[in-house]
Amino acid sequence: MNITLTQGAVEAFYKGSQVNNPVLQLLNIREINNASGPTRFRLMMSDGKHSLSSFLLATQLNNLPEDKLLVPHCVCMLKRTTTNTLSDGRLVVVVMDMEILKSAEETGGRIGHPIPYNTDGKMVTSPQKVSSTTSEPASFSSAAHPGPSHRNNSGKGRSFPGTSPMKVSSMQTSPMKTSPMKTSPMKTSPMKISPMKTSPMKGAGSSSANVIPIATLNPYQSKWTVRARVTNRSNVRNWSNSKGEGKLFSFEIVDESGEIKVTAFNNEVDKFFSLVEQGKVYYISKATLKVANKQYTKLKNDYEMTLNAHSSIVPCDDSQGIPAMQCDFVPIGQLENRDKDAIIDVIGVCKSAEDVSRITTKTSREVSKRALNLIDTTGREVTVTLWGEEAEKFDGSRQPVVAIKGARLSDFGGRSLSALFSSTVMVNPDIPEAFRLRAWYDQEGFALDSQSLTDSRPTSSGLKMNWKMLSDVKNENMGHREKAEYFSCVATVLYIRKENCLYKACPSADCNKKVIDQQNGMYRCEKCNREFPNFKYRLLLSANLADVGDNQWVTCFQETAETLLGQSAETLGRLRETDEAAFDEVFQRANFTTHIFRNRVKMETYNDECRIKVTVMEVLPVDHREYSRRLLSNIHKLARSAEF
DNA sequence: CCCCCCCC
Repeated sequence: MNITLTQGAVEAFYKGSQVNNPVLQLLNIREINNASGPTRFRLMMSDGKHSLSSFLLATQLNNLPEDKLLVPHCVCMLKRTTTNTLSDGRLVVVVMDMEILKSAEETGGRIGHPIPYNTDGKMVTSPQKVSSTTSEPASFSSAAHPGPSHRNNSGKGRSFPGTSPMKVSSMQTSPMKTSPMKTSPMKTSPMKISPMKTSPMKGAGSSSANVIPIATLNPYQSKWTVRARVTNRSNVRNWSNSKGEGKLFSFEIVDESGEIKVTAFNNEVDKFFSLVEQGKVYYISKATLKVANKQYTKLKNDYEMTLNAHSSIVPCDDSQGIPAMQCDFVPIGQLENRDKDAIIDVIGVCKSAEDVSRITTKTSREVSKRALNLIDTTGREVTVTLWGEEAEKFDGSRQPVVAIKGARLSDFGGRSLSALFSSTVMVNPDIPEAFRLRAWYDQEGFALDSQSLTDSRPTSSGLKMNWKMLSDVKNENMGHREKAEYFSCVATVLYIRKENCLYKACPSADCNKKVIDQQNGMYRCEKCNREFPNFKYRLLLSANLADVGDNQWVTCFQETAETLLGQSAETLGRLRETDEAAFDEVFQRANFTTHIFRNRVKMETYNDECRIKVTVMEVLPVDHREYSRRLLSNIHKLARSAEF
């Protein structure tokens, strides 16, 4: 059987066109190892004329290479593909379904003389070692390699030097970028610092002689050079205070031994800002070392660096041995099991984004903000807020994959995230997680009826849900502040006091004042200073609510009480007068019913004793899905805090 | 020499 490759398919793929069942030859296949998550395979395919290594095999097809069916030189038909173009123009073709038409043995070698498509000079954006693609199959991005972890030794972190963070939008990498990473796992303990691999360097002058590990830097030596990767560069910021004014920017650098913060002021800003790019490796020497103020940094280093007039920063082409940025992404569905204020890494598809807006902070500063809704394969969404320039520049119109390193988890609206100054926001990063998310979202995620961890829906009363367990109310000392606080809970009615639950109130529309029975058929309202021949019944219930952790006395006024009892105050008033058994039954029926309660908590003084008063503002039917979710989340929380 | 992490 003769097989003809679909000539022009590579070019068509590259241009984003639909190609129906193209027949292509596999030239090379590489395993992309993930410390966590399934292995991915990246393919270099040929149509006989061109080759392209932007193909990524969907994980459901992993058995093909694993069973040695999909091996170089076999010929296959791509039956279903998804083409994604990253924001920087790079292309990923995810192969969702394929059929192997001819085995490698049958084919007997390479068909035609395919040349790598991206050596045509058309689309190569980065000059980095692209020449290696002419004879050898392209190496895959370093994201393909399990990176060492400098944050922890759990092996869960993943590294990717070649990301495209918003902060450095100019930094583009080609899909053929080659940056082999063969690093040993990070030794975070200072006792285990391995000697730096000072491999031969290019164009860096004489500085290599004294390359030392970051972890050995101290203020008492002057001639040193470190070779390190920039992991988090800030923008230029101006300051003005009593001591003067100026501008500065800072960045963090990491090598195999550790990390340190570097700050540049004024002249050094002009000198180095445009040179220092996120993710790149540099030789840095002769900066001033000073003791780090731990109050302001989470970096594991006792010192920090200030660039001075004698400092030098020289780009280093060779990043061997230098760990890349680490991310340990927390699935969105697991965020509610993490503690408030935790600093976490997150990745998701930006399903929707607010327009940018300006807000004024408590300190009267104006700042831009923009909230994004991220969704991941857990099918859960979370709102993350970007600030300042990041908020202004963000473009969510094409639902990009957004990864944030070092976002802070807040409990606002349940669970939400905020980017910090120390966060790195990356749009469409070149990492397997991003490809996986892209494919998942385009195939199924977009259609998902997903639920957000962040409750932004204002309720009927314009207040937001602030989910708590009843035990939280006490543990968090709610209600002890000046302002009333609000929370929502799912709870079951244990008991409702029948005594004094109804009172006779002024019949005027806007007056609910208790009236005085004149015992002559007239009822006097002190507030209206009038007597009426009639009155209306009003409810004021004391109820005891319970959830799995605690119970709480609450007060329900008219509307909430009617909802809880399922009867109007008028009906209840009549029943109490006419049919006590029926009246009692209303209360019996309300017992052990479960609802969502939206409550207000406020401190009140009663007989010189301070206690909190919980007033029910709204009683809503339980969404059981929501309830089990919250319950499960609380169980996780309890489990985490438990000591055994 | 900065050190801000915000808003609902």
